[in-house]
Amino acid sequence: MPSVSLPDGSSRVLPTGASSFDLAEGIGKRLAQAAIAAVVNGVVTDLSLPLPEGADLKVRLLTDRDPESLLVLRHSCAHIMARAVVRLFPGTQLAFGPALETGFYYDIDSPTPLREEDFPRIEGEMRRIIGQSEPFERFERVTPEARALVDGMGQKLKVEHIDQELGKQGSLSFYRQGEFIDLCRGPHIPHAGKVGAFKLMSLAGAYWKGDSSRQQLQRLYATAFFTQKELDAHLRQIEEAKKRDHRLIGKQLHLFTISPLAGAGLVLWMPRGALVRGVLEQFLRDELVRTGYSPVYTPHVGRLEMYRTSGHFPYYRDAQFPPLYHHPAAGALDLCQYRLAAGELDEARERDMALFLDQAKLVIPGYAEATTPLLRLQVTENLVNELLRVHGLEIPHYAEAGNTVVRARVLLDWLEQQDGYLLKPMNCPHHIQIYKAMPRSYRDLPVRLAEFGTVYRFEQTGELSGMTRVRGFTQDDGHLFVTPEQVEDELRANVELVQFVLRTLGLTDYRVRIGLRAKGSDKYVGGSDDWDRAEESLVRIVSALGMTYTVEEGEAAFYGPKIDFVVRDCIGREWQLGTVQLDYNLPKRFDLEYTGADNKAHRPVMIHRAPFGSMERFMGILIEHFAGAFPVWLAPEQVRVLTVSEKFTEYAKTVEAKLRAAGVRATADLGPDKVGAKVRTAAMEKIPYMVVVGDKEVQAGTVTVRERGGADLGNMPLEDFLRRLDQENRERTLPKTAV
RNA sequence: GCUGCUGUAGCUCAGUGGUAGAGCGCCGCCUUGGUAAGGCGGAGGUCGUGGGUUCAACCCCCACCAGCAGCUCCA
Repeated sequence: MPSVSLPDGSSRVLPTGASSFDLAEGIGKRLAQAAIAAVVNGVVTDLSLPLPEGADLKVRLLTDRDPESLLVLRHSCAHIMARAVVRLFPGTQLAFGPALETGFYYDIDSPTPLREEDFPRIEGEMRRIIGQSEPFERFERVTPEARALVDGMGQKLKVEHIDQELGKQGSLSFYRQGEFIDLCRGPHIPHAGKVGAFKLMSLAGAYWKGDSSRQQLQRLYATAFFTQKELDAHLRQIEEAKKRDHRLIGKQLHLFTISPLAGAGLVLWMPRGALVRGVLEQFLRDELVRTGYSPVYTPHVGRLEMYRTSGHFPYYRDAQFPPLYHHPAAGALDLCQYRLAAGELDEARERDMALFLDQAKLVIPGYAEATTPLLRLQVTENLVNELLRVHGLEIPHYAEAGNTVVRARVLLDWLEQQDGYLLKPMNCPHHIQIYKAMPRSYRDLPVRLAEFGTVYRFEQTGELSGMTRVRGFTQDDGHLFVTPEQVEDELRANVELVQFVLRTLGLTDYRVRIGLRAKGSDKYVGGSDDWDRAEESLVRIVSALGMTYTVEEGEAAFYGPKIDFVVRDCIGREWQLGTVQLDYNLPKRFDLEYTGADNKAHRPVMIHRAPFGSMERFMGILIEHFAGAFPVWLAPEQVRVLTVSEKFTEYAKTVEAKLRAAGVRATADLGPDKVGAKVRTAAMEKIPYMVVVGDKEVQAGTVTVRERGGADLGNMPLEDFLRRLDQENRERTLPKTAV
């Protein structure tokens, strides 16, 4: 007989086999009707599930007011949607249909692909299903029977899933709703009638099991709530968020533009955006000088040789702009060399290679038809020979090379002599050269080099998005060269710097992610003692600073553990901004040294850090955060002077000149419009302050100040207003409410 | 890169197999008006690019480019 204790402290004993629903009914009819699911010993379960035998079960009944219920509802609604789709599109294969924070989706594979035009029909069918309020009935089958059941239903993806992953379990659960049966762990709402409101949102592609080499399915996104009112509020919120989208505001306020002619993913900062960025950069530069950084400058390109040494080339080459060579054949030979050096590949790696070669536009005659790994190497070598012949090139020792490995080596030797360049993918190798430019003693450490360094990465076309995902961006990059003993202090200082930056800008909705190495993986460089110590310090620092953080194994960079600041944007997406990373790899690769107190050579440790991350991405997030209404210290235009009529033009010009002389970014609107229109224009441009001048002001030699948002600060001498501006500037006052 | 959708004036968008429209913005004139739109007039478009079908294409078909939603990726 289950004995149950409830959240209010009371307890009850129920007959054997009683369910949470029985428990609810025992408490009250209304509760039983309102109940959605139950939390039994911390696990959300169906109301209808019999409570386990045992003493002191902790049970909490969930109603539509509990956040957990919404997930249950959405998961059930995913079933309802799948049922509707299967009815309308017979033969549809079902994959996964989980609940999300904002809704749910179901991945399907339909013989006739769905289109958005089909949404009304699907929604109509769903409404019919919900109207019938049929219960969700759970049942279990031992695995072989379960497999036979889904096989019999023709659900091939589910069969595959059982064979590959679920098969280990002894039995599997199903939910039946009328004619519709779906393999599912549950839990579910008691019956379909609980779905108060839903809406199909969008259609997208998604790979089966998230693997880009597998088939692509259709993903139907939708959302569901207990009431229409909540759904309406949700949709309204989406509309509001769209208005804050930095791509929209960036265009409206002339902050930045992206021109297809200049290049996709390459941000062009317009004067107003550039001004904001300049202020941000100065803000950080001041901070860096205060904390002992040395600003440096390095170029936008570097020799391939340097990136071969650092390992960035060719390791990340599918995400890089192509290398620059003088010799016309070098680009093609470089790709062939890359292919030859990779050797004989298994199927999965060969798929990646084929994709890469395709993207790099290298056509190797016969490659696609080659059936064995060896043949692929042979046709590649044929192409090399052809290239050498056409270009009349003789590479020393290539002809004599006895096998592919040697040929690849010889080709590489030649390529290394070709003086190729790469658009800078990272700033660190350049900074390392600065470190190496002179001998360093332990007394010089930490050496802290900082630069707003622009880097280029060839992101996939589908990834490009506004300022947040681009192909050229400027990192507020810094590299610290420290002794092992200094690591912890420097890490702490930099974590505090990121905190300071985010706090100053009012970005408080973020989490800290500590990325540690995956246990038992061999992809990491550096001694495990170093790693242990580094990982411990990261956790210690972060927890000592009282930040909310998550520790994620396997999220470390291959060269060291890291701390990322992940900020949430206005529509709930998360973006990695600031980062602090430890690196044992590059000091080794570049053979960095300093002379210790013992007069012996020691290897420094490197810390990479970027408080903003990328200026482009940070700006994008900031635009959304402030909805374009920047605080006074950042606003591209701080004050707009408005004349009541053109009679006051002269006075307005004097006011404007005085503001500018005081360092205020001000302009005057001297046009023929009425004040109302001028106010509206300035308001839409989100300018923090407007000052109105007319007869009254001219007489008294004052200005009348209006704050963004509409507050009237009244008439005052210009000096008073300047004092107010100066204070806001110095204190970096944030807007009271983000407009 | 993949799936689906989109591309018409500076911006937001309407439109039809028969030579292109609105609002806002811009320019000019009138008005000189006190806190979110005064009035009138005007200029402005190779309908994303390149092919094809057709007597005729902004519209139909194909390719490419770019954008949007999502997937995969992100040193």
